[in-house]
Amino acid sequence: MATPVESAPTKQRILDSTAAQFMRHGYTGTGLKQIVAAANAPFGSLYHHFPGGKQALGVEVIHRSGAMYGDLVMSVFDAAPDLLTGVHDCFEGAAAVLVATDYADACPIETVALEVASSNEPLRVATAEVFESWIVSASARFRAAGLDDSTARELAIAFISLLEGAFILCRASRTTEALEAAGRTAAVVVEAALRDAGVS
Amino acid sequence: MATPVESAPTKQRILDSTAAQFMRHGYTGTGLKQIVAAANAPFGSLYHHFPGGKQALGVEVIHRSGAMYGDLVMSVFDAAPDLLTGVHDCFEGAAAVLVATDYADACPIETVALEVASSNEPLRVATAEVFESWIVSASARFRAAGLDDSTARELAIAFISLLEGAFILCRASRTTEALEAAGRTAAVVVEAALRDAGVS
DNA sequence: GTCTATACTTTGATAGAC
DNA sequence: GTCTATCAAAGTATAGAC
Repeated sequence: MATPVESAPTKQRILDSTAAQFMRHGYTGTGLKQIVAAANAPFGSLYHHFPGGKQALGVEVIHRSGAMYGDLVMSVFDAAPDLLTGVHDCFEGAAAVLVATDYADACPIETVALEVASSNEPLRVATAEVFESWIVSASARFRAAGLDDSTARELAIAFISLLEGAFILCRASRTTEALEAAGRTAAVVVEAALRDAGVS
Repeated sequence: MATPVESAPTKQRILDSTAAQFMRHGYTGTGLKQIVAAANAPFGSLYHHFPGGKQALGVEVIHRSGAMYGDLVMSVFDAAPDLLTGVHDCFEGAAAVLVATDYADACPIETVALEVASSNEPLRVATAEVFESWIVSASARFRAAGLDDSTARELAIAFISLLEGAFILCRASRTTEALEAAGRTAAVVVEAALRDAGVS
């Protein structure tokens, strides 16, 4: 995902390169020239595959990266023996990736989401769609554990908020303290909800 | 804070203008020409007051905005009758500001923090210092309520993470749902901690 | 579809008159 | 301290040969 594969088609290399740079430098901080350079693609190919220019490329990358990251998180839940362990593993896994990438790879769309929220409506909508899809996916996990719809959705939002917020603190401080604290907090909240619902 | 006062000194108008634009468009998305234009200041004045250029201006704005926002949050705690109400009021007040500013004014440094985390070390350090000062301030409130040091710090980090993460979801979706969910979650966690400590 | 060259705009930054 | 003019570089986007 971070390193474009040499043999992949040009369009895919451009998408991968853009996704990697958005995560590190954001939307306005990533130049089209840097994108094609890292993708080993000629400049003209970018506008051939994305006639809509930087904005169209951005929308596609947000949807793509968002879907991939959502799948990644859901696979962590799948691999865990129970919900509580799954929640814990998400934060622990995120911290491990952060350390392994020198605090560069956190959420693939949060930086872009904040940058475009008040200045680029198509991109803002794209990030909103991704976040909503994550909320829906996570809610399904909480419902499957026996929680009612509104509790499940509220927990899903709290789970994602804790993860995204901790990412900011961790990348700024270059420590994993926030993800550890947020992970324990998420576990406490989920455990309390399960207890209240009588399914624990 | 958002609208530079006409009568304020030039340097202060530049700082206010920069703070307002950083919140909406981020660091790379804010041009120096836009800053002086919104500040009603000539271009040369910027480099007269900030010989270090955009980066030096950015560092000063981060520290200034960070201190002001930290004070604002602490004043909400001061005005509340108890800790739990204070926590609740922070999320409710943040949601009100978000709606009043058309989902533009959330945290003054989170967008910049993510943008510069992997590309501009002096700015990254500035954002880290601000976040740490907030953690220390919030921890003091939790300790004052009777919690031990490590619990207080963990709750402070969770509190800030929930707030920052919810800001992202709210600005992207243009709804206050996430701040409401995160606020209720924060209250649940703090209440549980107080109960566990036997001070509730 | 691939690739090069270039147009046009905006960026951060500087020089120097007042 | 204020203000204007200008620089070199980087930004997005386009034209057109191959």
